[in-house]
Amino acid sequence: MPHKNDAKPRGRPRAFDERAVVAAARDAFWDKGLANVSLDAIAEKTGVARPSLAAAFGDKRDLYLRAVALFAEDLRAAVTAKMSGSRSLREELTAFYEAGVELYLSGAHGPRGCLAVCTMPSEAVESADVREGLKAMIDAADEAFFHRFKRTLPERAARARAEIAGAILHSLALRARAGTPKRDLKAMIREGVDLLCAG
Amino acid sequence: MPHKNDAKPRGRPRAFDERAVVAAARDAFWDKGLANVSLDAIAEKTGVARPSLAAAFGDKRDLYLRAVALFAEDLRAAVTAKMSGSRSLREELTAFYEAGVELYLSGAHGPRGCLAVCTMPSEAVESADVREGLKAMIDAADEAFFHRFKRTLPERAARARAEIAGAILHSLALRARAGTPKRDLKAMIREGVDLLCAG
DNA sequence: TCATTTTTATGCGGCATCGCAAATAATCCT
DNA sequence: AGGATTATTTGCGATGCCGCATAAAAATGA
Repeated sequence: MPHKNDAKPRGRPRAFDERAVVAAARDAFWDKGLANVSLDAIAEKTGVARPSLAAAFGDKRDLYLRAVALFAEDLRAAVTAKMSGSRSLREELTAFYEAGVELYLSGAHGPRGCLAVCTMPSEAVESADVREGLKAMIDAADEAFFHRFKRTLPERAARARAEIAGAILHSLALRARAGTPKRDLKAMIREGVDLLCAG
Repeated sequence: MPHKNDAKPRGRPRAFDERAVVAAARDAFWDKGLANVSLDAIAEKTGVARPSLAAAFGDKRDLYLRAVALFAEDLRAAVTAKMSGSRSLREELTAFYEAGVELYLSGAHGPRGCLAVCTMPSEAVESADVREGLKAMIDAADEAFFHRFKRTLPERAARARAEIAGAILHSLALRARAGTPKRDLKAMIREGVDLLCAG
């Protein structure tokens, strides 16, 4: 890695782990959405006082966008792990969707779907930042699917399929959060993969 | 109609039109979601004092669910109008999706997607009422598609396709709210309909 | 006309939340 | 060791929001 930023911090060092705080915030936002989480709650949960949060991250929306960015990192890792192109399209799509469903059902307070799909839209009309972030998440997923489809399909067809593949992922997230049982989600994966791999 | 409820109201009559208030609330919730709308705002917008709202509708979540119910009514009307079975599957799916996209892009403060898909999920982990309402909306859409697919497909295949058709609708709602331009949404409709009508 | 019923109007009290400011603490640099 | 820099801690003030309680208003029924 080129010159990791281990320069000399000038003043008093951070007493908390930024990443851990963002992760805690992410979990809170994931369950409740931006508007239903208070900075007080995050402060209490992490043991970091509110003014410290504000100094480190800015206001609540900034912290939310950081949480989304962390989520996106992990998503990207899952994509490269599951859709590398080393197995068949059918196998890889199925594995990726199934990993997604596991994540969507994994909440401590019940199934929570996807952080982006399930909590960003409610803020997206009023906040341009959130709207653009949501668009970026959607495009990134499309792009990941496109990358995989491109291996066996011509460009145009691959792009078209990628959008439908993304649509299925969105719907799985939504349905998981709405309480659809795992069995039904798995069935939907089979149907979706069948359709995506046909033609 | 069987004995419309024009009984004798005993006390002072309502000074406001319930349906108009619910419609105004729906528009506010549609843009901002449940948590970002205050009863004060709805009160001011409609000219109805807060205590009157509370007396007529209960608390904010009750009013929100009423707004969702109104939205669902209109959706049902659109479904029966566009997917009656009088034209080809391809034509009817396209017409329905295109009407959906028009609605999703029609907000006064920018594209707003679907009230249910874009604002219910953020409340769905904490509130069982909202979660169940969301599930009901999703199931209703699936059921409508199933009804149409059943005309030309066997039961099992029709159910499978209906879920994918629903997924495409969900994704169109999401993408519209994220700022995807109409041209791209129309392209996605073509791709989706192609896939749904194949095989 | 008077009692009853229901809605409306006004206002109060409490709670949660956020932003800010001042004082204290920890570390680096000279 | 002492000054400079950045973080933390504590607390205050303002705002927004909700729920409730009370009094006034508008209708029905006898």
